Amino acid sequence: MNTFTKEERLCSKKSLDLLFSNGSSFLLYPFRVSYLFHDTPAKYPAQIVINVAKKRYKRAVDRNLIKRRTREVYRLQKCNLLYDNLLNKDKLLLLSLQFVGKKIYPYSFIEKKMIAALHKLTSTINANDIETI
RNA sequence: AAUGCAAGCUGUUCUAUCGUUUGAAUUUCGAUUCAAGAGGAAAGUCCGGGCAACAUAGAGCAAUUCGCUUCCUAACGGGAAGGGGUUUAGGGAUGAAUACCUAAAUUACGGAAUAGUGCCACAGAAAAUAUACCGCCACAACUUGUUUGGGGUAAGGGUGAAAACGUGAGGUAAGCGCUCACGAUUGUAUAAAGCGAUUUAUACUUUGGUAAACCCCGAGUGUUGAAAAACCAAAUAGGCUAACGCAUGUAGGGCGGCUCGUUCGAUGUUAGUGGGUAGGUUGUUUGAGGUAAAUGGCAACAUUUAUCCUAGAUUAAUGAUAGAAACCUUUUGUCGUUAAAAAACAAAAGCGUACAGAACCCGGCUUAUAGGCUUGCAUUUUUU
RNA sequence: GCUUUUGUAGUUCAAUGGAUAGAAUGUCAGAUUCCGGUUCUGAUGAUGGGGGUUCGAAUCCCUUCAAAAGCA
Repeated sequence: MNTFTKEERLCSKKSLDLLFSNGSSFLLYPFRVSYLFHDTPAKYPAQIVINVAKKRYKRAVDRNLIKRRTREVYRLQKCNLLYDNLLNKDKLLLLSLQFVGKKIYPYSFIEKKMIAALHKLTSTINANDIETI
């Protein structure tokens, strides 16, 4: 259930280019969320990439810490909030989380913000579906 | 004993749940189980190598790096031992200056007697060919004096970071290494000691600084870095090879920047071969490896024997949560004491436990580092 | 991972090894004005940090910190 394997990560260079050139995005501090639907269905309904910029965090230790915390929060929350909404669609969601904060936040803060971000993502997706229908 | 500084060593532990990378085993191919999974600096990228591709036809110039000696090392701008210099402190000599002895710190330390050039602000007469400001000295002149003139003179003055080697004596019109004694400094020759840098003695000889200014001498340096490189790989552009033709080694290109020299060499037709990119595999973790002992060496280090195999990711694993322990800091209480303090014990609080994350691999250097331990130095207090 | 460049007043730039580090602009104070602006006068304020070479360092050398750019 609470897995985070290689199939759930976004590794392909092509799909990354596609996501950053065509995908839509919104900002919910400290995350900048970009997403795009892709037609090739896979084992998991979403692929994610977590991005912490070298310009904002100079030390590799800080970058690793932020990435690990966000990854852990995503791993624990994605089933309840994200996957249930995507199960009835035969599409792959490409997702990118860019961390745009300035300092090192504790785990609880990141957890709260991640839940809010996922809620906003699902609501925007559903709204778009209604519009297209 | 406390505090501070410097150097070296070390670099918190356990349990539960969920998760991750690699390997092995099982498998109903869904997965399950087991094992392993960051450092002393992994950092900075400051040096040196291995490895790989390209280039290999060289010579000269240019550019650039290093620079006491011997040794260690695969190599180094690294390290060890030594020599010289500089600074500081102390010591006992001397008329004084210097030198001498001892200890500590420090040193990018080839060459200014192997050539040449540049620079030395301000101040000062003068900053390197001493154009003599004051002063000193004799000579000449007449206006006979606080005079003028052309000379000699670097002992004294003041300036400066630095003033033509320092101190004393002789000598001199006055002076001057002009001469002498002692001493500093530069090189050469001889002798002795040392592998050598160099040291000591004697003779002769030199006397501003600056080469982290240009430069000279000696020794070196090919370029690019795993985003190197090899292989696998469906469709499509294009490429390569051979033959013929054009041209006759021409335009132009390669050989690090230039010159010489050397080498390739335009467009077309036919035939053959073959695969840029997405992605994957190798490179890639057994190595100038670690640990222990013995031997050699003042030491850096080397040799031998035994033993061990210990991360391998690639949008990038090694984590998150909860609990407990250890240590640290603060507060409170008990004990202790004449009184306080220290020590000890107990309790509570603290998102207190550093610096920091492998990315092809090694050897160094540099920098960062809570707490603990060891050593050295400095300060303060107490006792003798 | 690799390569390279740059650090000077609050800001934009100068300065041949010679130091009182300069200019514009900004800020503050004063004058002018009924008030403000303009103008004039004066003040303010800097060589990223540490060490070395030198008589003397913003400049030369070493080291470190920060910022920026490039390589698919």
